[in-house]
Amino acid sequence: MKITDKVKKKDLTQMRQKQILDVATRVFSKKGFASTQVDEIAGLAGLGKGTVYRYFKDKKDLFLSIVDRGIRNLKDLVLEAMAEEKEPLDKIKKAIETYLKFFEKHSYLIRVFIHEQSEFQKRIQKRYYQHYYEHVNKIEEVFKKAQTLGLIKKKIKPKLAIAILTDMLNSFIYTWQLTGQKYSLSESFSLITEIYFTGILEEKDK
Amino acid sequence: MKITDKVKKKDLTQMRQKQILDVATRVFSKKGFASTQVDEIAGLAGLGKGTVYRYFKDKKDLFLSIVDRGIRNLKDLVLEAMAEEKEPLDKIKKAIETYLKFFEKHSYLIRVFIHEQSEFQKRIQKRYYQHYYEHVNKIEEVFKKAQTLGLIKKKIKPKLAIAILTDMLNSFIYTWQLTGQKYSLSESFSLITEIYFTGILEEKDK
Amino acid sequence: MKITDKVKKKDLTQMRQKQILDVATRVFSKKGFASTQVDEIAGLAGLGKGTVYRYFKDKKDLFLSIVDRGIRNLKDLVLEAMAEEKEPLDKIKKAIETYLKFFEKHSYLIRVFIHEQSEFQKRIQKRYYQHYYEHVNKIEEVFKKAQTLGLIKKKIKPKLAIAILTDMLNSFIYTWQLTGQKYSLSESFSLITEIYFTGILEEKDK
Amino acid sequence: MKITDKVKKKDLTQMRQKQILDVATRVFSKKGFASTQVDEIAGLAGLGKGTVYRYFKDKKDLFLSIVDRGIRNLKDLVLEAMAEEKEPLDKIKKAIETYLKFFEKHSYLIRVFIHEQSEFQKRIQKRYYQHYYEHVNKIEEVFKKAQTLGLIKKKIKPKLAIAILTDMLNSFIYTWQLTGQKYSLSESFSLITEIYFTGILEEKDK
DNA sequence: AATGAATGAGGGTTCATTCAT
DNA sequence: AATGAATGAACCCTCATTCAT
Repeated sequence: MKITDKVKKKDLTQMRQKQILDVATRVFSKKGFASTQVDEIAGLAGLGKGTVYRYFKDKKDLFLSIVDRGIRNLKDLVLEAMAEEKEPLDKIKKAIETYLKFFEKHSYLIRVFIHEQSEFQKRIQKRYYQHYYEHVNKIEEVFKKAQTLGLIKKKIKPKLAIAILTDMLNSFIYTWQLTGQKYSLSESFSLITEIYFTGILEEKDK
Repeated sequence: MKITDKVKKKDLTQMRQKQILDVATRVFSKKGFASTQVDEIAGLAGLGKGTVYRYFKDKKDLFLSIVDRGIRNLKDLVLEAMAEEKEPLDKIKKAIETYLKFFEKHSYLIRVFIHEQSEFQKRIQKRYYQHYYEHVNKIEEVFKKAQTLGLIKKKIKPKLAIAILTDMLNSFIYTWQLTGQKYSLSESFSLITEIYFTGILEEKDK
Repeated sequence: MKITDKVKKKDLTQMRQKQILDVATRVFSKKGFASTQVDEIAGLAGLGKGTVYRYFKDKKDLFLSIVDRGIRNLKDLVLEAMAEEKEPLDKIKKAIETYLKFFEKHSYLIRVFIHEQSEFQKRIQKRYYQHYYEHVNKIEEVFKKAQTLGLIKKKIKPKLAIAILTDMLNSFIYTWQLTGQKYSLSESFSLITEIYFTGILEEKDK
Repeated sequence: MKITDKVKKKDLTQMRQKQILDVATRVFSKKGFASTQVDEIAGLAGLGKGTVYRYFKDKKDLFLSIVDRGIRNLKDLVLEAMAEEKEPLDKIKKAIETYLKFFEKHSYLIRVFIHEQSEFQKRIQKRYYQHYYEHVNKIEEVFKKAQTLGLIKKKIKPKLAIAILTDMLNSFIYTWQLTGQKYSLSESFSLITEIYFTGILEEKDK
């Protein structure tokens, strides 16, 4: 086998995996883990059922791969975006913006993250909460720095405040996605940010 | 059949239904609808599988009955609690407090509410969103009154602000429940309220 | 316990059994054995399910009791009717007439007889074909006598001719009952008799 | 997929369907619809339970497919056989012969036809009585022609006479099958025909 | 490498039968 | 004697997974 063949083979493998993951993300987020059939994923991907099993050990593996890929993407985007800014508060704003934009684009992913926690609690917590909070940790650092600089109320515990922020965002995206735009997206985003910031900022910054 | 027998029969039915609903709530919230087995519910309730089907038409009926009961309880408690207070802001605080206490006691319920939206979107939205927002509508009224009295920023749209509040609370409870009390409940409650209120109140009230 | 009590008790038992058998006949003939639920029989009889089991060992016993009762009634009626006539051919005609009238009145019974033969082949053949053919045997005798008297073609085997007659009648009643009077009852009866008799009688009797 | 593959696939499908239908016909006629287990059919066909469901939507579909196939076969055979003869009476005799031969070969089918009328009354009557009487209509035409030619008594209504003929045949086959050949088939055939014909033919043809 | 036919464990649901009241 | 609540065996059907082609 020539080297170019190996490369081609590797390309094919990656291409197939992406092809399957893309479809699977859509289906899993629409139906949840248990109600999703491998058949449907294969069909929508234009592949045979057996082929899916060539690229993923089983249904669980496929599901967890989606979570994995999502978390990695999200983390990378948020960290990159924060690196672009200098000021702590700007970094936080940018993080929020990026976070929201990510899910605006991949809105179905929020349901995969939220849906099946219980089913895979043990397994997901290893992947999800460890990796997920990689970028959250970075935000925490920034938050602390902002407190040191006197920009944010000192009595607020960073971990908690960020957990609440994340939860607000998650739940907002989830509900928004779920209810089919009960309230407008952009309008709500600014309101959330305003509520959050007007609340956490010291009086002098207002 | 004597009257006392009828009463007894009614009692038994209610008792059995409660017995089953209690167990089912626990199991459904742990595993989600599709992954829950009726067998397990029956077993944990100390009953035979067939008995569950005496009291609930099928698995779906059982699930929706849980949602129903939960929503009714929640609505009643929140409305009663709000009625106890005179001042609008106190009413809102009381509503938040009651809402949180309800889920502190029935924490698993939040997962039933959130979990299976997609599976039952049509059906649940009739029950859930209609009844659920019965008390939310009441809060909205209070919110508007508070705006008229100059207690809350006028530029904030009540519907949206309350949706965000509800989402914050839901997601907070959900995450709190999910992660196994990563952060303390009572501590977070006051923080949420503080963030929310400090943000929405006019300067003069601070 | 006084004797009158014993009598009363026996009466009650018989009354209950008749009450149940009457309903059961209707339901079994409408739905067949396997698709009939004991619950429905009990309900329609205005009794509790458990009561049915006090009077019949199980579902099978109930079903076979219907067959039993039907066969006994039929046999008695046919034999009595034949006894009323003197001439062999009149006896046969009377038998046919009685047979048809019986099922005209208890049309549903034919389905019970025909329906579940396979299910109970072994058991029913003992009851059904033994007892059923008790009156058939009587007809056979008459048939032979008619042959001896030169009234019926001698080359026809009595057993076979009667089997065919019985089958014609059974099938006619069954189909008539099943299709809901596709063709008129009385009209067809006379035609059957005519075809059958015109066929079996010697030329000189025509 | 190559064309030969498509052909193979089609062959396999047809082969499997036949394989299952053959077994199912036997089992359904022995036990009736409700008492038949899909498991048993699968087992006797040397297939897994799931495979049966690949080829038939459900138990009902399988059952009705049997009825369908049977009716189509019977109709085709009878019509072909009648076409071979010129004279009306010969056509009728041929139809009777073919009808009997068909059920001699597929004797169990008669029970499937007769058994579950109640269960599927609506559905079967559409398939059964519409298609079934397709060839019966043809016989009716022939019957009328024979009357015009003076071969059959004019006072007999064709529809009724044929219904009775069909019933005689059905019931004869059914009973013959049921009782395990209590009387010989071929012998009875000629007797039936003789009885039927000697009865319906005008004197001059005797 | 790709396929999809075949499989059977698994789970929802029914209903004959039992038994405490 | 009568009841009907409780039960669990039985049976239909689905779908993740395997494997021969």
